[in-house]
Amino acid sequence: METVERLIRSTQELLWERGYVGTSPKAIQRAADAGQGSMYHHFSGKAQLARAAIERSGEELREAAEEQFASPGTATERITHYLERDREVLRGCRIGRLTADPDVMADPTLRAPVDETFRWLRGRLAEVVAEGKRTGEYPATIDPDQTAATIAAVLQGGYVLARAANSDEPFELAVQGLITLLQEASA
Amino acid sequence: METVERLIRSTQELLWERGYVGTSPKAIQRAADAGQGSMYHHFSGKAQLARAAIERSGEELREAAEEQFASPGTATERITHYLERDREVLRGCRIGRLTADPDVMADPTLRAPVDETFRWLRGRLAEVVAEGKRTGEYPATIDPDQTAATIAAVLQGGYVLARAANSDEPFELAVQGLITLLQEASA
DNA sequence: GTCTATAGAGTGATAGAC
DNA sequence: GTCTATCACTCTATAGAC
Repeated sequence: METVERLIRSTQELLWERGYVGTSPKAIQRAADAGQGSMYHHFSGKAQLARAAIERSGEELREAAEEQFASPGTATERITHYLERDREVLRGCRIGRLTADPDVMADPTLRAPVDETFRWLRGRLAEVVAEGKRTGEYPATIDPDQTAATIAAVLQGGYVLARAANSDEPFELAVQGLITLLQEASA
Repeated sequence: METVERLIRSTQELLWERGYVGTSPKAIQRAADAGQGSMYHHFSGKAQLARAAIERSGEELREAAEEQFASPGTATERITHYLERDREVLRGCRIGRLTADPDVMADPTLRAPVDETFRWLRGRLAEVVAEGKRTGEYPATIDPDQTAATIAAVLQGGYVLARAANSDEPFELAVQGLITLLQEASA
């Protein structure tokens, strides 16, 4: 693998695990097996490399999610599929994690890909919910934008509860609780 | 205010804003208007001071939540009250934020108060939901532990979405979406 | 493209005077 | 209890040789 690629992937991993503030250029170089000069030759510094890594992680998140959204089935089935997909729960969300990082939130070029990723996710979920309304799965009282935000929030919050408990259990509980509520709404 | 108290409160603020990794003893001393020697006289170091600050924040969270849970009204009313309480959405949750901090999660004495706080919160919410089942507000299909986790997750995830968007809106959407689902379940 | 040397600032703590 | 001095280390680069 080329150096640039190794640098980006190592940065993705470190941002996931330790966040932006907790990730040093030196740690990235070690993980990517690249020298100091090499890293600064390809990137202007930590921020630009982080930006590339965050954008990459955002793309990967969208691809993985779209796989469930575009699959056949009713709206509830596709949402349930998405919610129940295999996840590394205790590692949390690579993108959501960054919202806790003050330096990421303070830098518009770093926050932008985070913002775009969740905007896309909520929009896509809203489309699926809207389809469910058209097919009569969900009653008129269900608002697609609200429900989409609720679904995305349960996942992000589920990660938080799981990490606090050092167990997948609260995540699974939260997801199943949401699925039940969605079923009750469509019943 | 005494020095110890100023140190704890300043640490609470800094942990909320910058997390554990992003908070230095020096920054705490500056915020608390305390000297180096003073801080190390009262606390063994950053970790012990953080522990005191996290425990304090956990107590405050429980007190604030209990105010809504113990108020009169139906289960749905009390849950709605809790969800719609005034919050500093863009600052996020003081406790939930710490789950993104690898050094907090790795240290059992720092993770413990985070764990306990969310365990209490989910347990208390589950009690309210269980009451709602007894009074016939919720059908038998609703599981208190699952629903409690879902409610806590929507708040924690709502903060994440709000910070990503740099706007309260996604938080409000997620909360209203959950309230609608709870109403549909009880209808 | 990659290497090593250097640098100024900050980190987290200890020591001992007052 | 609080102060200043000091320390070994890390952080995030920059400079210039190869």
